[in-house]
Amino acid sequence: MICHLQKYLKQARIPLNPLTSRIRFHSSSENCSHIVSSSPIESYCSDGPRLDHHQVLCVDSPRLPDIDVIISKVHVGSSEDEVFQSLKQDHVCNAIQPSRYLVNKLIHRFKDDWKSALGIFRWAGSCPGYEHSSEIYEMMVDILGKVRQMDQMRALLEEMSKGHIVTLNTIAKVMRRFSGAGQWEDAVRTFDELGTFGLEKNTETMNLLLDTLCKEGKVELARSVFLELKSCIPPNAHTFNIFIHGWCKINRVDEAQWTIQEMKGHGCHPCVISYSTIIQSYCRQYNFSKVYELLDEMQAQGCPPNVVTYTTVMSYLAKSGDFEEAIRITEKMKIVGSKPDSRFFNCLIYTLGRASRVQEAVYVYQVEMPENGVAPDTSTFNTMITMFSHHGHHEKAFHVLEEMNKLEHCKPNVQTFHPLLKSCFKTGKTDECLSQLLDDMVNKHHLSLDITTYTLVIHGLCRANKCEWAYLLFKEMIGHDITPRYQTCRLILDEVKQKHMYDAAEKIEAVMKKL
DNA sequence: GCGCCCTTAG
Repeated sequence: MICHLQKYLKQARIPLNPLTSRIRFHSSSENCSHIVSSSPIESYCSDGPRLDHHQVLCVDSPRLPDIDVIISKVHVGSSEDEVFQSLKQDHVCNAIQPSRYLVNKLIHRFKDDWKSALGIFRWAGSCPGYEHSSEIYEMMVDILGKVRQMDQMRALLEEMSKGHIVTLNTIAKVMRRFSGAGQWEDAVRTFDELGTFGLEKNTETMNLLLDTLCKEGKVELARSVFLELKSCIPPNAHTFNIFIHGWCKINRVDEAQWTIQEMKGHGCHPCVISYSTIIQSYCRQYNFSKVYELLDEMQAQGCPPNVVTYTTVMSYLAKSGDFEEAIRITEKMKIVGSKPDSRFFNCLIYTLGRASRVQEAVYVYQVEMPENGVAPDTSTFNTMITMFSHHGHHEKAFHVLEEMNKLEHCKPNVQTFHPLLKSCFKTGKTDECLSQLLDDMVNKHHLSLDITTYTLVIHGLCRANKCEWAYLLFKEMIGHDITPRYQTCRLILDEVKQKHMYDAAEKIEAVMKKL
């Protein structure tokens, strides 16, 4: 295996992405799924040898890309300073001159592991001849904000301010993260301090602040901020649409309707976005008579619905179970001459599938989409796969996956595989077919198995009387710090007891105690 | 149901 690897390196001059990422995944909190038990046997011997590869790669391979050299020095669970020190004190890393491209890729790679990201960020920042761009600072600000490291985030903003590289985008990220963390005063303060960052308090930045507050449901706070600002900063249609969305989000459609009047009072015209937002709100209440009323009003106001409006209505009609009415939306669309897009088609395919009109769904996919110049996306394929699986056309579902694999731009995600995994269990193909799918997920598409996938597969295997394999996956799941559901533990516990696997039973019970 | 992406809407 090792020899083969070196040969590969020398001959192909191709970075060892699949392998190195697997190695990385082994110790990463972000994605640790390389030892997925495609088969029980494989799982037993998955650890030791790979670490040897690791060493071989780092020591013997001069062509190992810089990014992988650095990744190999970053150990999960270390503090940002430990990461920083391990990079700083490593002579191989120190020979690397970081570029913004490299740092960008690294930070992106560790976007779910803020300590590693920050350690790398600090290391790169300390390298002579290198300076972080605003964009990289902003990524780091976002990463820190996401994990609520608000003081660290604030410190970065301060650094940026000193370097005069704060942009509107930085402010947007900082305000959104403050709002998201419930620190609304800090979001407002960031706006107040715009001048110190060399930026202006104007309609655009005010809208940004109002939007961050409204998106977090703090519409009333946004209102009071607005009332204070509006004498100096003129609102635009945008401003009111933000409020309409805010009110709708917290289910206060009356206030949203009232905002329409208010915007007219300010000489701003309600637009298709204003109405579509309110329509969605009525959709959520399944109040379709109001929806139709508003659709008519839009026409009357010279503001006809567009593809977004229609897709919204269609999707909620389908959700309400009224598939026929949902499909009829297509005709309304055709009459108005609104141009369909991929999200519209995905919704239509889904609806036709739910209405058991599979042939028509296939027709939309095969004929109407190409005719309208709309390319399928991951969601289209996922919808087709779900539909075929649901209607028992399992081989067709797998065929769609193959079609998808041929396309470069359209990669499968975890959702793509769920119906296919279910198909395996339904058709009893719980051997090669299932292991192949899991192997493809992890090793071909570098997807990490999430709680849903583990649950689905473990339950399926238990029902298929394959609890040894299920138990391997169960252990793997625990190893990846994914907490199993109570039901999953219960099910697998009963199964292993029946098979007299008392060791396993004990371990499962230990896990359950911690739930 | 939740988190992700993005953030004037699906």
